[in-house]
Order: sequence, then C-alpha cells, then structure tokens
Amino acid sequence: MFELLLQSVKEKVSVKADEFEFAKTLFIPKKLRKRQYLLQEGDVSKYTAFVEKGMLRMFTVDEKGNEPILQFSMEGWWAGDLYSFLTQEPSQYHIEAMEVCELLLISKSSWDMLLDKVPAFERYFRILIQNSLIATQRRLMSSMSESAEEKYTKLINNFPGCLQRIPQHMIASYLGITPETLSRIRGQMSERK
Amino acid sequence: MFELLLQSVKEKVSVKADEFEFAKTLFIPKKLRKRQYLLQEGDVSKYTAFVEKGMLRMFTVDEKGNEPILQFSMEGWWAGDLYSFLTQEPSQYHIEAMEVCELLLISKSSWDMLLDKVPAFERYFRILIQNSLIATQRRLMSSMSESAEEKYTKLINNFPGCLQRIPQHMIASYLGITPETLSRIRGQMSERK
DNA sequence: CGCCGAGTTGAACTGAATCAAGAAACGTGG
DNA sequence: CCACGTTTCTTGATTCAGTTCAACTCGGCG
Repeated sequence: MFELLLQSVKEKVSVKADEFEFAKTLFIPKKLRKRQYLLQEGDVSKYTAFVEKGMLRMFTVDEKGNEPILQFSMEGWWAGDLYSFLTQEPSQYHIEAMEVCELLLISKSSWDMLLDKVPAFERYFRILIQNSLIATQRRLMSSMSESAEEKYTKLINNFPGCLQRIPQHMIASYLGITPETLSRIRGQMSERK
Repeated sequence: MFELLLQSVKEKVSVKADEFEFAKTLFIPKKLRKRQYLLQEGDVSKYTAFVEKGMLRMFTVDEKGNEPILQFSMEGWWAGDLYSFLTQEPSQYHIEAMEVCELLLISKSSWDMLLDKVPAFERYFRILIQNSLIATQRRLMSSMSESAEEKYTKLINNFPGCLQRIPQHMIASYLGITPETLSRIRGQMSERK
C-alpha cells in the first residue's frame, strides 16, 4: 500500500527503514468515489493527501461561474491546499476526485511531528515544494506572455501521457481559456497536419 | 551586516547562535550598481542572493520584445533562479538591479552544506519556498481568471508600500499587461474618485 | 536649453470570450 | 441491449478587453 509513497520519498532523499515505518503509522487510507470532494471552499484543510490511485483537480469558482484549475494530482503526487493546511484557515479551493481515488491522508499535527522527528522528511517536502514552485513559476510566465495556442502546445509537450484521462473542458480550465477556444485551436492544429 | 538575514531566519525558525555564526561564514557580500545584472539568460546561477538593500527584478525577454517580470526582490527577500541554482543548468531569466543593491551571495555548494549541517536552515528554506509557492499559486489563479483592472487592484492592496519605488511600465510587465493598458486603468480609477 | 525616457491619450485592430445551436459520446435505468 | 437524458465537444456569429502603433506631454538632467 505504501510502495508509491516510498518510491516518491526515495527518489528525493534517503530514509532509514525505521523512519519510513514510523511515517507509515501517521497516514490514514481513504477512498473517494468519482466527483466526491476531498476539500470544499470555506472548509479547513485538515489533511493533505498522497495519491495512490486516481486523479483529482483543485480549483476555485469565480464570479462568472468559471472553474479555473490550479492543479491536477495523479498517482504519485500530492493533493492539498498548502495555505489552508499550514495555517488551518478556511480554503479558497475545491479539491474533487475526477476518478475513483485511493489516498493516504496525513493530518497537520502528524505532519508537523513527522518533520520534527525525521529531518529526511523535512527535506523531502522541501524538494517537493521546490519542484512545485519551479513548475508554477513557469506556468505563470507562460500564462502572462503566451497565446492560447502556445500554452496548449507546451502542455502537450510537457505532459504527453496524462492528458488522455482529462476531459477537454478541464484542460481548458487549466490553461485559463474557454472550452470553445481550445476546441478551435485543436481544430486548426489538426487541419494543418 | 547580517541583521536583516538574522531577522528573516528568526521569524521562521529558531537557530542557535553558533549555527548562525557558521552560516555567516558562507556568505559573500556583493554590491551592484543600478542596471547591473546579477544573472543573465544562458548563464548558470552559481549563487543565490539575500537582498540587504535595494531592489531587483527577475524577468525573461519574449519574442515580441516584452519583458514579463516573474518577481521583484527587495530588502529582506531572496533573489535567484531556483531552477538554475539547484540544477546548475543555464537560466532562462535575467536578474537586474533596479537600484543600487547590497547583496549577500551564497554558492550552491555552501548552500548544500548549510542545509546538511544545520537542519534549522533546511526548515527555513522550506518555509521560504512554501510561502513563495502559495503566493505564486495565487498570482497564477489571478492571472488566469481576472481582468487587468482586478489584477492591478489586488496588487496595490497586497503591496501598498512597495509600488512607489517601481516604475509603472515594470508594474505592467509584472501584471502581464502593456504600459498603455495600465495607464488607462489608472486613469479610469482616479476619475471615478 | 535641449534631449531622452516615462507616462498619457487616441484610433484601429485582433485574439479570445460570449452566446447560441447542433452533433457526438456516455452512462443509467428500464 | 436499447432508449433517453446528460454531458462534452464542435462550429458559427458577434462582442469586447486589451494590444498595437503613433503622436504628444511632462519632468529630470546633461
């Protein structure tokens, strides 16, 4: 059950077997049906989740009814609102299962304890957050200066495999464009071979 | 000379006096004139910098000649391209002093050593990066779903003081809009009192 | 005094959003 | 296994926010 998590940790830091055994005791397994919520806007994110199976989306709902997507989380990734989890303030985001999901939850207090007792996990999360920051910075620059088509092209180059599992209108929400625009872009791209 | 850095560290983690003394030995002071570069696109970011005085901007140059700004770094903040610094690959970004700057540089190898020897610094950087990620995520969502005016309004609410020191066309580059658009927005906002 | 970069203002243009309607794919229950 | 309703995707016409290009103003500084 913890193979994926162990793999994720090991590829970033070296942990001793007993440290990882200790970590295991802090996680709570949880299953989600499709469309079930891990977190809803206004609620405090009591847990952050490692995704063992399935896929989730984290998004807000804006005044016009759009649902811009901040991130997708699939197997081997984490899902959670960092801000709400750390501060225990209400979240701005919804996190919803796009497929049947199997998660490993860890509470704020367990997380704090884990980072205190096992420095390797402090480092693991530092690296995780670091990579996430780098990716988010790139996406921000892309969203500031590129056209809709450029953004889409970059996306399919960066995540070739993943996109099959994601409905197109959600890809549009992730890119910050409308489903109509994405459809037109795809049309144009395929007709010029 | 290290007061600001000490303050930044202390407000996030607790360090022992000798740990901080050790850290001090790893930093190299450096001054930059206005318009001088800390890093240029294509170069490897050998150092990351703590800003003691002055202000820098980190930006790219896109095909149309725009210079979208990823971040401003002022006193008490860090400046550097995380990706290039960590991987020692060439950077995509320029980092330029907007004013006369006094910096404290730390090399990749010193940084690695510091994080290894002093867990408090591992945590300090984790928290720093965490906060940066949260802020960048917010900015991304804002850039995906809000109008130019909304973005500008949020900016002046979030950073009331800082903006005086920044020329308007750079604020526009930070928001991902043209200087003309920003000027018009300001015009509209002031005429409706 | 005269130049130069920064900011403003105007007019024309354009990429993407919006609104609307239809086609295709999906899954749920009878 | 089919039928029906729902959701997803496509296509077209129109609108609009923001860009582009160009001219002009202002303030600072040699």
